[in-house]
Parts: sequence; C-alpha cells; structure tokens
Amino acid sequence: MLTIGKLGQAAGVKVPTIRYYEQIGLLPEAERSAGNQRLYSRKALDRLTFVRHARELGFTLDAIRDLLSLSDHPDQPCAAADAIAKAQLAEIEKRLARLASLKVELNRMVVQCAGGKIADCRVIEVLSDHSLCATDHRHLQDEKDH
Amino acid sequence: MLTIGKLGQAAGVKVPTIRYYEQIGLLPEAERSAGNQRLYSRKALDRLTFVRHARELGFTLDAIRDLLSLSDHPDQPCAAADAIAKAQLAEIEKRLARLASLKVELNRMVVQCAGGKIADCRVIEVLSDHSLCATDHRHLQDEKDH
DNA sequence: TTTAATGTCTCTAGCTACTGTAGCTTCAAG
DNA sequence: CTTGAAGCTACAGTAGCTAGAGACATTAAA
Repeated sequence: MLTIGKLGQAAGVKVPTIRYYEQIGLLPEAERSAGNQRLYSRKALDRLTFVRHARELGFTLDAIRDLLSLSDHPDQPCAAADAIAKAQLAEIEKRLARLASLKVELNRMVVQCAGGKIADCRVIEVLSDHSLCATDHRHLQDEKDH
Repeated sequence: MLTIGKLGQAAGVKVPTIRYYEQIGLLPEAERSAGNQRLYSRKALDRLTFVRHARELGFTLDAIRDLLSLSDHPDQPCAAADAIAKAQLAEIEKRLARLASLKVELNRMVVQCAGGKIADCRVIEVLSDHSLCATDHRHLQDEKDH
C-alpha cells in the first residue's frame, strides 16, 4: 500500500492533484489508514498513470472519465474510445499546421530584424488568415471588403 | 462598423469573450454608438481573429499581448521586438516538437482500433501501459525533448 | 524515548481564460 | 409604436489545478 506522496511520485502527479481527482470523482475514494491517511493499491497506481498519460495527450477530464468507464467494460466494441482518440488527433493536426505557419512568419521577422527595423510585419496577417481556419467564419468577410 | 455580435460571428469569438478581452486590456476600448453600444472596425476584426487563432495555438493571453504589441510597432527599432519574437519562436518550437510526438502516439492508438473490442483497444492499452511511458515522472507542463 | 523533520489532513482561496445569468436598455423591422 | 432580438453592466460559476493555513500522523536521528 502506498501513501499519497509515494503514489504521486510513482505516477508523476502532484499530491493536491490526486486529492482533487478524488474530490471530483475521477478516482474512487481511497482507503484510509488508522491515522486517516489515504492508502493506495497497485491498481490505483495504474489508474492514475492512465489519467496522467491521457492528460498529457490533451484529453479533458470528462473524456478521461469516459475512457475509464470504457476500460471498465472491456467486452464492448472500442468504437467510442476510438472516436475520442480520433477527435484528439484531429485537434492536434490543426494545431500543428497553424503553429508551423506562425513559426515561418516569426522566423522571417527575426531575420529581417537583424537589419534594423521590422518592415511590414505579417504576424497578425498569418494568424488572422482565414484560409488556415478550420471552422468557417467567413460570411461577413465579403462585407468588410467593401 | 460592426456591432459586437457581428464582430463575434466574423471572428469566431463569443460576445462575452470580446467584452472580457476589452476588460483585461487585450483589446482597446471600443468606440461607442449614441446608445452606448460598442462599434468595431475592420482592423478590430483582424486583431480579434488573430487573438482567436493564437489562443487555439495555445498561447497565453500574456504571450498574445506581446505578439500584438510587436505587430503594433513595426517601425520601432528591433531590439525589444526581437527578444519577444525570439522568445515566442522558442516557445513555438517546443510546442511543435511536443505536438508532433503526441500525434505519433495518438496515431498509433487509433490505427489498430478498427472493429476490435475494448480488451484489445490500443487507446486504452497505450494509456495504461507503463512500459510505453517514454516520459519519466515529470510534470505535465514540462517539455519532452529527448 | 524524546524530538525534530517531514508528510498528510481539511478547508479555503486564488489562478487563467473564459461562460452564463439577471435585469435592464437600445435598435431595427413591421 | 410595438415587439423581439441584440446590446449593456455586474456578478457568479466553470475547468483544472495550485498554494496557504493550521492541525494531526509518521519516521529517523539524538
């Protein structure tokens, strides 16, 4: 049995975060020692490690709740888990594309900068460019072009 | 001139969020109509769209403040601006590296999931498996560059 | 065995970046 | 001139933690 500190170390999660997870019902209530301190099993460590990995991959706590309940019922088809992961992947790909173009632009600025002044800064342009925009909010752009 | 609702639609930002941005000084105070309603220009739309995309990329509001001030003073000598740009660039490179490795991981999760049961689901498996845990026990925010 | 250090307990408050609510006013269409 | 959507301010609540206070528990050294 592990105390909360050891568990946190083993899973790479801070102690208050573990208590927080318990509080919001993401982790079950822990057993207590005679002195009222939380005690954790190996299974609890696995569960917490799962949570940490999922957080690192950008899953929300709600998504993780779903994944946990899915993993508690291993006989069902995994379409739901797959969908959650795919949504996450799509999100990351969007971010990668936009970050890459912002990087190019900032790089260009820094290079220009070596010479003295920043002429025609396009940082805002790059990030306000609707062609890179996943969701289409363009319906009012025609109006603004006049 | 756009009202706040039109602006929000055009930029893909909710109306209360725009007011919030003004409140914290990220956006300048808007002009007001005779009836005290906010009015926005095309320039304001660009600025807000920029903010939205930067937020989607994971920049903090403070970082966005810096980027905005960078683009607001393109004629100034570069010394200060250069530092901001370089800092943001370094930040972007860290994010890119991290996102790229997350993408690999998520892809691996999704690929083998087609039609299986949860018992064999890579999504659950990868998140549970400690041996696949490349990161030693560091905090979530820490970078992962090896 | 005493003592000091460290760990854990609960509770509360704070943080960032929003999001929603209540109760009112303004505006544009009919 | 009415009516309904959209605007206003002010304040409360959300996610996902994080930090602090003050008290009790556990452990290792003296």
